[in-house]
Amino acid sequence: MEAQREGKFERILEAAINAFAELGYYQCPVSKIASLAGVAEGTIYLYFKNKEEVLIQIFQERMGAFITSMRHDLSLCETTSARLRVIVQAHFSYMEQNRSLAIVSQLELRQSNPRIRLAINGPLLEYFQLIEGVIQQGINLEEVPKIDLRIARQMIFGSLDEATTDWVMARNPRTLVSGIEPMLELFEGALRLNKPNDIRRGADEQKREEDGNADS
Amino acid sequence: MEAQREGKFERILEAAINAFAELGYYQCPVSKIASLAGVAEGTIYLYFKNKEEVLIQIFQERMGAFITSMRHDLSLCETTSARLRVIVQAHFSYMEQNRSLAIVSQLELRQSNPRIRLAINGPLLEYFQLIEGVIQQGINLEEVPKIDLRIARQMIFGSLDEATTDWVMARNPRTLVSGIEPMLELFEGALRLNKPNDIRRGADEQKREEDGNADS
Amino acid sequence: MEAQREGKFERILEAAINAFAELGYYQCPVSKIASLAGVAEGTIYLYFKNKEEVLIQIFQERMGAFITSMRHDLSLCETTSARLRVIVQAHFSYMEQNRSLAIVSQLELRQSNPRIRLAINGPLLEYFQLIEGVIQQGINLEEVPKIDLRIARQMIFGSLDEATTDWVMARNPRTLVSGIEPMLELFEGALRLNKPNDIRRGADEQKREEDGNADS
Amino acid sequence: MEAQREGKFERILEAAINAFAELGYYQCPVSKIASLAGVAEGTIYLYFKNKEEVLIQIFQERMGAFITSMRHDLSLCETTSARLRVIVQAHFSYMEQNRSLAIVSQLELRQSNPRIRLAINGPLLEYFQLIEGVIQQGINLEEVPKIDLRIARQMIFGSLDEATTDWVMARNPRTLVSGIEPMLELFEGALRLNKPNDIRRGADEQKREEDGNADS
DNA sequence: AATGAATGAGCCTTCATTCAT
DNA sequence: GATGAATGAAGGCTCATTCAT
Repeated sequence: MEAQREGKFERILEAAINAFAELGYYQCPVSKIASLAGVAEGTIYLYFKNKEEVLIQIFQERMGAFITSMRHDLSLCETTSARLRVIVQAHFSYMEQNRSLAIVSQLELRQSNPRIRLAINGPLLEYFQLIEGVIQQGINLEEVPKIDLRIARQMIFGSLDEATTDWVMARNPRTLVSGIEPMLELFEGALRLNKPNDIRRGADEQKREEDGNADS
Repeated sequence: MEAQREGKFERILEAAINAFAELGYYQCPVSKIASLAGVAEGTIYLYFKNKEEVLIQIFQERMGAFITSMRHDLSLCETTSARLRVIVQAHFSYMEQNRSLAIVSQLELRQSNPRIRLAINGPLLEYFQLIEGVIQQGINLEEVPKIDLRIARQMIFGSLDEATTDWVMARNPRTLVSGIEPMLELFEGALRLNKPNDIRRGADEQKREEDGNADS
Repeated sequence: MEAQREGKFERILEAAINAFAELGYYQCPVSKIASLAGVAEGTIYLYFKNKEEVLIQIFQERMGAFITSMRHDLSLCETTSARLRVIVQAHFSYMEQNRSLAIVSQLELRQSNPRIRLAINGPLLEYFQLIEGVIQQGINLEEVPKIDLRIARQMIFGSLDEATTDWVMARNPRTLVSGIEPMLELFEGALRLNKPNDIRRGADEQKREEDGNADS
Repeated sequence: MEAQREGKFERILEAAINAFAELGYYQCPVSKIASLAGVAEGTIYLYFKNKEEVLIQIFQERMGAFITSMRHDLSLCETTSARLRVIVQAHFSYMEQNRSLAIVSQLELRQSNPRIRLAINGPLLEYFQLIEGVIQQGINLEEVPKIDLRIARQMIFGSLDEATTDWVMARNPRTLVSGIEPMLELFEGALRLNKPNDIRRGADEQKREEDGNADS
């Protein structure tokens, strides 16, 4: 019974993600979520206080899990370069595998509605701190010059976010993950991350670099 | 009389920007726009087909002008570095001076409503092409290595966009323009823009470079 | 146009009185009021803040007028007996001529809903004070012994109210006004109004007095 | 088991009285009754056909017992005066000791909902007959002049009812029972019950009094 | 052109009632 | 008998849009 409850909560959440992605939060009637989830309209209100709460839960449930998983992956890295790779790869892979969620995240969650904003800011701030932590670590390790953490974070998150939006908007998009390498190149340039390797680099430098990054 | 027509159109547009920024597009009744503009509700429908059209016009009118002006500024530049500076500076200055418009752009325009998306894509694409053009030019001039234009543009636009969103969301934000220099640093690094100077540079090149950028 | 507005307000009020009387406040959908008034559902919300407000306005508009009129009639009386007659006669006549309003007043206005109660208490208190004023005057004129004002008012209002409720509930009711004289007898007895005069009275005094009041 | 059934029925009834008194019948969800009674929502439907039935049962159970008890007390009285005292005292004491029930009786039972009205009328009519019986007895015993039974009953019940409503509505009410004596005074006056005067009364006194009432 | 009263479709939410466990 | 999750009908209210003036 508990399992069934859990299952219904998840089904409604999943249905809402797809419904919001298709119609947009404000244009999506609760009845649409209900029919997608295969439950009665009133049932939704047994699991969520109101429609707004459904949107908030989407973000907290899914983004929370995403960030937790990313934090774990980051803890296994030893260089800033590897950490950046984790971020880019995780971001793109996750969004690509959760297209509807990506749509909702990119578009619908940018609401000026204060209550929604507030609820979203939690997980988002965590993500921001994760990114800023990686940069700060890079600075501490002297892999990265002293730069403005906030601006650097804005660049990294903004770039990933924009790439995702582009992909979401495009009718026949290239895969998101195909952008991982070029995006990493840009980030490493922006953070002046190449220098340490320059000295050692020979003709095959680029190849080795990619090998090294491949298993991250 | 034509001027008056023009005036009323403008007044409604301005009112709508502020109203949408304050309440959000879907939560903003047409009556709110009307009262802010000092016209009757029905009058709005003399100048705009419907509410959706008002939102679309906001983007086309204001972003159009913004892009036209930026294109002109870009034509006066001779180096990629200078062009990047124009983009960052124009973007941040414009948004900072048009906070309500920035809010609408950052938040409200990110709707999945297909008709709205389509109408917005026009001006946005133009902006994208502008940015990609600058990068392409850099590549042509051999100031920038061959990189994926789309990804680079996503980085540049995404970074600017995210910085703006941050600023819009913040209660007591730093000025946007204070981010111009650090953001340019990042972009130049990402695009490997330092190289052209290398030949002329001595040992302390990097220091001077940073000094030079600092007071701009 | 103003007149039309006024007219529509009245039409909705009248429709609501009948609709509430027929179905009861809580069982009466706003759509029922609308159709009775011959307006669209939304129109009601141009004239009333919400459904509750319609009920409140019924009481304030109609009871207010009723009390004002009664106060005027009372000012023309010179004896307590005459004043009691005005009260009973006005109450019964008014209710009889406004059956639906009477139903709403007797039944629907007895709501424990605090907001409604509060709004109703205004006019009701005024009515109570009117009655208590009449009794107090009788005491001052030594027509009535010193008695508890509140209890006496409860008796008078309660009796009138209950008679009205009875009439409202009955399928084939006697006329309300047929109860005027016997009710007055009871009130006069309760307030010991006959005795003091007996001594001073001439033979035909009582007859004349009643003749005088009869056509009021 | 029968006792348990009985117990649960009573618990639900008691819970409903308090719930209805607090929230009002229509604003009170069945779930509120259930939680107050400490049973599941569905359980209520094992003991009552529906929500309406709960309200009806409240009146029939409680008012039935009240009337039965009053009838017994009345049978012990020998004078009309004593009987009136029983009525007033029983009514006020009972309501005072059952405040929630009083609230429900005064306010919530005055619904125009026809089914509810019908069911309530049973016990109420019994009460009315009790009162009218007392008056008739008084007339038979020549303690009371010939008066309209219905009107007299309306006065007595209406007065008690209104006093109770007043008490229920008041924030810091005087006790109800403090009104017993003054109310009795009024009733005795209304019914010309003044024993003390019997001795002094002349032969024609009663006749004149009735003449006065005759034309009503 | 300008108005703003009127419209009515549509949506969120509640809650009495049912029924599988 | 008892439960309480699930249902879905129903209703108050909003608001984009129209149109008579």
